[in-house]
Amino acid sequence: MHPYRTHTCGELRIDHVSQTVRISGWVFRKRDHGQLLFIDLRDHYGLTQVVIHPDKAFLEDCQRVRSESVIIVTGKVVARSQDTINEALPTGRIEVMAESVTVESLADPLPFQIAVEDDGPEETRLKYRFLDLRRDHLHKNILLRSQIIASLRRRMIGHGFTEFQTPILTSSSPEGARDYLVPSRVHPGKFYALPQAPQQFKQLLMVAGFDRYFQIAPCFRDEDARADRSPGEFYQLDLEMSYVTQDDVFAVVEDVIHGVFGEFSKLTMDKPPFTRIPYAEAMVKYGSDKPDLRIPIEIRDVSDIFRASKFNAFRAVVDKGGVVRAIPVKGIAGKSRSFFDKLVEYAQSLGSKGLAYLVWEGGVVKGPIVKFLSEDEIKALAACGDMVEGDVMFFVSDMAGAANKISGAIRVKLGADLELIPKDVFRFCWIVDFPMFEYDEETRSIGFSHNPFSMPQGGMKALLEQDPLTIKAFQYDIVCNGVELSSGAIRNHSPELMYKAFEIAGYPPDEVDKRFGGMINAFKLGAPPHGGIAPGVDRMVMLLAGESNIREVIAFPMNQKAQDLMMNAPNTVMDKQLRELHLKLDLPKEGK
RNA sequence: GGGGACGUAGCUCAAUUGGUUAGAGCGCUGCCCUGUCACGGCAGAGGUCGCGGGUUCGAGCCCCGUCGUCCCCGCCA
Repeated sequence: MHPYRTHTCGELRIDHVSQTVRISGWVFRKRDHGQLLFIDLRDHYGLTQVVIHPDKAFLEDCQRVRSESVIIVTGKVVARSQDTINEALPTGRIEVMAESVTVESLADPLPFQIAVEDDGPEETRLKYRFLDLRRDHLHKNILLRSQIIASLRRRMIGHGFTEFQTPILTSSSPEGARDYLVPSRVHPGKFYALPQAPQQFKQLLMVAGFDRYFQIAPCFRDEDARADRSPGEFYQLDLEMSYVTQDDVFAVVEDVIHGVFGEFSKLTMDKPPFTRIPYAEAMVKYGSDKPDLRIPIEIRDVSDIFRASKFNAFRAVVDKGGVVRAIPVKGIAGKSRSFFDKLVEYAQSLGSKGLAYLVWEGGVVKGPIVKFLSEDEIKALAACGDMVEGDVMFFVSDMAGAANKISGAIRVKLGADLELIPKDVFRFCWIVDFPMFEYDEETRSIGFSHNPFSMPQGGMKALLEQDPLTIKAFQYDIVCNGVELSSGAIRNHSPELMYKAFEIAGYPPDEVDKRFGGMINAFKLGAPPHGGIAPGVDRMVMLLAGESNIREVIAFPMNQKAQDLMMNAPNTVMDKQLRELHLKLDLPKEGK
C-alpha cells in the first residue's frame, strides 16, 4: 500500500465500500463525542469523513490533534446509514472507518481559522498566505486562474500563435512607468531593468518573421497599487501579429476574450464585434477612457447652453475655454437632502468647486442654481437630457480634463450608490482613436499620450501638417465593466515616421537611436506592418472570479506598499553583496 | 506626495451621554458526551482598548500627534 494514500479525499464513493483505503490530508473539522470521533479530512480534492471508534488505541491521540494537522488514515470504506448521509458532500454517502492513524505533522494553534472564510486582517492573511490559500475560496480562485491561463494558451495556439519567452533582465526605457533596476556586478555603475512589458522584444520577433507571437508575460512596474492593480509585477496575455490592420487584431482578441469569458462564466455578455467608442466620445459621455457600460447614465456636454447664460460661475469657465457637463439621472428627485449633500461633498473631494443640480419635481424645476437660468435655458437642458418629472440633472463645470474626471467619477458613484449596475453581465467595448500626443502641463511640452511606437493615423502627412494634438493613433483599449483589460496598437514600423513622431515629442534622432536603437535598426532592415495588444491576465481572472481586489486572484501578492509580508521582501542585503555590485547606500534621514 | 476609512482578546465584533471589575461568538486549555457533519454541554485561560501626549475628579469614548492596514487622487504609454 502506498505510504500516503490510495485515494484522495474527494474520490471515495458508494462503490468503494468495503475496500481498505489510505487517505491523507488536513484535519478540517473535528466532532468529538467522547467515545466516538468524527474527523473531516481535507485535501486539494475534497472532504471525507473519518470515523474513529472507541476501541481504537489512537482515539485519544486523534482527539488531541489540532485543526490543520496533517494525518494519514488507513481504514475501511463503509456506507453510511440512510439517516446519516450528508447530501452536501460528494463523498457524503460513505465514511472511512479508521483502522490506523499516523499524525504526520502537528499544527500549532492558527492565527486564523481555515474553515471560516473571509476572516482575519489582510496583513495576517498575507503573512500566512499558505494558510489563506488553503481556504476554499482562495484555493478555487487560484485554480480558476490556472484554468483560464491554460484556456488562453489553447485558444492562442488555435489561432496560429507561437509562444515565446523574452528576457527578464533587459534595459531601462525612458517612456512609461518607473523601472525596477538590477545592478550589474560585471559592469560597475550599469543596471539592467526588469521589463515593463516585452514590447520591443515582441516587435523584434515580428521583424524576425515569426508572424504571430504570444506570451503569458510577466511585467514589472514600480508604481503604486490600486485595488485592481497589484504593485510591482503582473501578467499580460501579450500578443503581436504581422501584416494586420486594427480590425484583424480586434477579431482575434474578441474571439479569445469572448471565448474565455464564456467558458468560465455563466453571466450574459456582449457578443463580438464589441462596441467601438472613439476616445473623445468616451471622455464626454462617460468621463473616462474605461467606461462601465453597465451604468445607464450618459453625460452630456451643455457648454453651449451656458455660454450666454446669466449664471456667471459656469459662463466664466466656458469663457476661459472650459466646459459644462450635465449628468442626467432618472427618477431620483425624491432622494433626501443628505443624498445630494453627500454627492456635493464627494465632488468637492475630487477637486470640483461644487456640484450644481436641477430637480424636475411637482411640475416645476428646482435647485440651487435655478434662479440664475432663463426658461429657454432650462428647456434646452431638459431636452438635452430627456428630463421628465422625477429626474435630476447634475452639473460639473471645469476645464475639459478635470470636468471629464469629476463627472465620470460621479457617474460611477451614482451607478453604485443607486444600485444601477447589473451584477450579472459583462459589457465589453473598444476605445479607439486615442490621441497620439498630449500636452504635459508639468513639463509644458508635447509628449506621447500612450505608446510611442503606435502608428499615427494619416501617417507622415499627418505628422507634417496637422496640429500634433489633433493627430490620432491606431491605439486602442479593450474595456470590460469599467476595467481596462488592455492597451494595444498598430505599431509604427517606419523609421522615418518614428524619427518624426519622436521629434514632435521632443526627442532628437540621436536620442532615439540611443534609446531605441535596437528596434529602429531592425526597422531599417525590412519590417512587416504589425500590431498587437496585451490583455491583463490578473484582471481577467478578477472579473471571472467576481473579485473586486486583485490580490484575491494572485497566489502570493504583495501588499499596497509593495512588500511581501511572507517572504519579507524587500529586505536589506549583506555588505558583501553591495560591494560586489559597486553600490553605496545613501539613505534618507531616520524618522520622516 | 495628498485625501478618506478603520485600529478593543489569536479571529469577528459589542461596550448608552465621558462613570463600577471592558463583554459575546469562534478559536485555545481542561472535563463530560457512541452518529455528528458549523455536533452538543460544563469550566477556564486570554486585553498596554495600536502607540505617545493632552483635557477631565474620571478617557476605549473628547482633543493633538504618531504608527499600521486598506480605499481613492497623483502615478501606471
